[in-house]
Amino acid sequence: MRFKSGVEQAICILAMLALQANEKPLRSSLISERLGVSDSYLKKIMRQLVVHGLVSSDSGREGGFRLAKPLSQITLLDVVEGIETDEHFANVTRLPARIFTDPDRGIPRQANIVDAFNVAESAYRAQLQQFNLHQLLMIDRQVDWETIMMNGRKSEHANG
Amino acid sequence: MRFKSGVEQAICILAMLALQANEKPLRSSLISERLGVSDSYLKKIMRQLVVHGLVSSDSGREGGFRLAKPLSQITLLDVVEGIETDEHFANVTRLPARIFTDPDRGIPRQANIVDAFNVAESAYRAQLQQFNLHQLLMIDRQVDWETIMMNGRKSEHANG
DNA sequence: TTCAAAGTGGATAAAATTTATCCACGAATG
DNA sequence: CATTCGTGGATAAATTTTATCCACTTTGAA
Repeated sequence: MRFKSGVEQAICILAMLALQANEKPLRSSLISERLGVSDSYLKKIMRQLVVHGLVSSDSGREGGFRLAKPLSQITLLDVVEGIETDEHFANVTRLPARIFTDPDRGIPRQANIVDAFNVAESAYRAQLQQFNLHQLLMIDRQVDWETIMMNGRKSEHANG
Repeated sequence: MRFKSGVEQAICILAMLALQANEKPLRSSLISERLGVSDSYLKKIMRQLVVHGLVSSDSGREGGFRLAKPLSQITLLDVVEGIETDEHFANVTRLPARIFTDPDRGIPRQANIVDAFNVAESAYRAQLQQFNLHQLLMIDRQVDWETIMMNGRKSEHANG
């Protein structure tokens, strides 16, 4: 049981947005190029972050993505819930009903099990909520990604 | 992010073993038949439970599987750790290193993030450890699975 | 001692999920 | 009013999960 890779990607994206100077929106193509994924895929990730209120998007010529709130107000729980879609770790199938059918008398309390897993999961989420990205990432500088990417392209030319 | 189906299967198997009267070992073929999976697959699940000390196995003519300890001493954490092999939910790739390479100065504290996830995960495990299968399953009877399966086969014949 | 019934383990196939892409459409701003 | 960006559906590629087959070993009762 592991997180989707989207969780890590999202954290990287949020870090990129936080590093960007002057609240200047980042174009999706710039981010997707930096992450090495297709632009349309990147946009799907961004969409989830927008829907969950972590990122704001501006259409139009000077548009792009910006942080919707400071990193200090974005918790690990926000990120995980933004990316991970499954409601709960525990998934209940009809297996117990099939196995413990007659002539046994009823299924051994499967509801309790599900509840117990959910209790533990709540503890997990509560902990994740304690950590915000500001304290974890400790970003202490600003950059202009547009410039960085341009320089990157230039040195590629020089090498090739 | 969901549990493997093996977690649910394992709980059902443990319930079957706990229901079995007189500590009489359950043959693997009986369990696999009841679960509706191949015998060799069932044995792989059993193997994990044996290795993790939840179940004991006896070879030989009168052999089979039994609980290694009472349900009250088996926690949800035991089951999850027996089945789920991944060490941690968070998986770290080389993505941050690729994205935040020069001309930025270093990667924004990814170690902190991993640690934070692990802290939360510890809280999760601690909670799971609070629940034992005795209190959750509330099994208050004993059966003989051999007999149950035989009757099942008889009534199938009657129906078909 | 031998044979059948049981567990173990490797190679591999089937199914499901995750990851990702392509492309068409809609919305906003200069 | 065209350009640049965001949205979303269909779908393909890759990976992981789930499961099977089969060969082998161990055990224990006859």
